[in-house]
Amino acid sequence: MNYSKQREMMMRILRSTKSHPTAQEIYAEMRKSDPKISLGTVYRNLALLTKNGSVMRIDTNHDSVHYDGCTDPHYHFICDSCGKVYDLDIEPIALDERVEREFDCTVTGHSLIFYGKCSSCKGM
Amino acid sequence: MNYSKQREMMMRILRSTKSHPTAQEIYAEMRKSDPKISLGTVYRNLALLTKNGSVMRIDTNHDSVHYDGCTDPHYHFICDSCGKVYDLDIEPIALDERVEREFDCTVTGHSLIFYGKCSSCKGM
DNA sequence: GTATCTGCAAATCATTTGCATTCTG
DNA sequence: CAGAATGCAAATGATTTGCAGATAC
Repeated sequence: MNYSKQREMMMRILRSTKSHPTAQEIYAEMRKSDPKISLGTVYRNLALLTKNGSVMRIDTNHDSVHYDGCTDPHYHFICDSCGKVYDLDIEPIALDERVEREFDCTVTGHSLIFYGKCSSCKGM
Repeated sequence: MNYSKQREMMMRILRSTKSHPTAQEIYAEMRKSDPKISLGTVYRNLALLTKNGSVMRIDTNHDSVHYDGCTDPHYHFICDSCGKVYDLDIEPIALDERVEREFDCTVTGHSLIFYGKCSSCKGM
């Protein structure tokens, strides 16, 4: 994988926020600095960075895919009302090896997402 | 919610398989009995049934959304190679209340998905 | 009879892809 | 120079939606 200015900008954006942006949001953000950026580039790089583990992909029950620049194992809470994705501070659960043994498979990781209403949306 | 023949057929199909079909697969299956079924109806009913809790929606890192007719709390393993969705036999983890407390939110449920290679795809 | 469904077809919208060009090593 | 990466625009494909007719209660 070669260096590219666009990819560097993407990583900078992803690492500097906790907002778990979608591809389109990253695209919009990048355009502020460089209006020439193309959506295709954003998607291609997100795929590359996800594959090589630099970025975490978050599939939700709601809208489109979100991305997280922090790849330390951690979990998310997604608000069913506003759709925001929040980080949770919970120790990783240690079940991967057990699944491997009991299910006779190879486990490379897992995703744990909690759903409900965030503190802002709780009342409504 | 009124009765409908189409919706009943959908539930019958979903309850009778462990294959976690996609909307398109359900559609194909329904067409075998009734070639008049429309995709719109399938999607509309999946949305309804998911909302009222008769069906579980499974968002994966891979292709389109899968559906599970079994709504007893349980978890899934998804093979990164073949994309199949498997049921796991693991006791539900009890973290919802803790998340509510520590994150000041309402938790209605969570989703836990393991990724890796299933026994058939392991060798490759 | 009214609200709820359905089939059909067109519309939406996120994501992917082909291609000619530009950049990196 | 060769392989990678980009911008642009067109294509894809899952999902949604508007509408007029059919069904459930």
